Amino acid sequence: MSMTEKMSEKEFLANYQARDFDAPLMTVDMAIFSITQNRLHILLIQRANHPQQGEWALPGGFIDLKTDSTLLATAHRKLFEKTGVSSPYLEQVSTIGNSTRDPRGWSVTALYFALIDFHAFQQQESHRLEHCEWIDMSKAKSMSLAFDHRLLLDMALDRLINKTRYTALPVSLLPELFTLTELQHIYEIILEQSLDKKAFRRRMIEAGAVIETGQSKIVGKRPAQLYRFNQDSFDFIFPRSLELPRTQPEAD
Amino acid sequence: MSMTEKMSEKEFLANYQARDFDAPLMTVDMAIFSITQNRLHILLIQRANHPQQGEWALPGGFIDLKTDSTLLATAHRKLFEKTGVSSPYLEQVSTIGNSTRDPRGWSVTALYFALIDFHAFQQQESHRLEHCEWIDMSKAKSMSLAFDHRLLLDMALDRLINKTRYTALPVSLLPELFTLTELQHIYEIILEQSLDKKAFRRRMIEAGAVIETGQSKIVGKRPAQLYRFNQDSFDFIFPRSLELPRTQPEAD
DNA sequence: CGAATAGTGTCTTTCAGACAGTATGAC
DNA sequence: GTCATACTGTCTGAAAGACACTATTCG
Repeated sequence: MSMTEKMSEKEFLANYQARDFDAPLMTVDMAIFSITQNRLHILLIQRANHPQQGEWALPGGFIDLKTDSTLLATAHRKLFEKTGVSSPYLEQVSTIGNSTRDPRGWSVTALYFALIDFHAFQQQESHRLEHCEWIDMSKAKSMSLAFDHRLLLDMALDRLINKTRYTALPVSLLPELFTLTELQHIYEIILEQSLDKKAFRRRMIEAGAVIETGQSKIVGKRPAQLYRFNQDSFDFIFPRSLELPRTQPEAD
Repeated sequence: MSMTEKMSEKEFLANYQARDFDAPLMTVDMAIFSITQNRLHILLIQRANHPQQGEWALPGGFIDLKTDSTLLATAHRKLFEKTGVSSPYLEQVSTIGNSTRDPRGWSVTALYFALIDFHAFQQQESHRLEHCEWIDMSKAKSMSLAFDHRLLLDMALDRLINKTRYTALPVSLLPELFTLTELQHIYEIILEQSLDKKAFRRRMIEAGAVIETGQSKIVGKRPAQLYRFNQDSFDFIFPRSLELPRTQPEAD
């Protein structure tokens, strides 16, 4: 039988060569969303190197085993390198692995999605954006992307839309202080559906997802209350989802 | 600058050595749930080899780059090897990667969770279960597990409990035909909470999640209708979650 | 018949949708 | 004052909870 049974764990590890066996390529890819010009945008990069040189892709890359202590740290690093933003909303969507997605061989990618406030991004001095561009989602949907990034982008967008229906996630697309009208507007952009004002405010306030600050902000005519996200409800799930728009039964 | 800019993609791939860079260890781990003896159980394995020889762990292992064409295929293979069951419910929970979870080095694991009907498992001739054991979840919660498998198991259990609140997922723990009383019982075991019979039946039937078969089955006294899961509602999400049990305001 | 399990009737509660109404400030 | 934006009152409706009720079978 195997020799390992006669060894201590210490001896085993001393003899262990991590590269004794085949391992797949392992990468982290990022779907970074933000809202600007009243539209949902996604950060895409035009690949500088082979494979798929010149193709548009989600930003991403290899784990740096020396400096990244966790997968999430790799995601944070990638996001910071591209946008200069260091405190985004960041969540793992899924991990996709197969033998065909990358011509270099069996490859696995952990897909993360991030939401950032576009103003926070713009305030970064160092937003160099080499080869990067914010693409309107409606345009991104019709572009051809490198590898299986079309699938990855669709998965990330699905996650965003679904969670928008039952959580307060979209606050992460706004600055710390915001008005409820602004927040509702963000929801409407993501869901591509208009929402009732009274129902929206009641939902947010009664669940305690947002807290009134007492400050107000003048945008148009009447000044609006500024709210702040209630960090206690970071994982809060509303007991009911926002409904899909009613599809009118066709009249003859 | 990099040579790659002057090469064609074909030349690039011809020169590419997958092992030119460091890659983390990559594994797949399985949280396989089933219900027997009116309790939720999890399949654990006592590790035969180093590291952590002799410790209890979730079943799992390396991707076989030769025979597994996708990560999901690896998960299916692992599940079949351990249980002989080939058509379980199988879903990815999360992927955990860091430099400390495995003494062999930077390691990444894709965690899947599976639900199987215990009878289907028992009918397999080949359920050898080398080193494997079905452990009652209440016992498993107090056991010490190898690596970070305590965390993995908690994540998988969370996912099961959450999805039980808003989907018909637990049908996968029953045979093809089942009574609504049996299904409700499974829900109550998972949620550790009793449910109202009328509300439960109304919810399942009116949403079309289950279909009456016309057949019936005698368990106790009055025979019960047998239902079948409606495959159309595989991704169905109920518009409202099952509520948490009311916590009575303490009376003096 | 009684016991046990299957299944229903129906009232209450919760929370989203609809939509008309009022409030505040710039001009 | 008007206009635009902020915000509220209140009715309806969908679906969950509570719980008492009836139905079917075995012995």
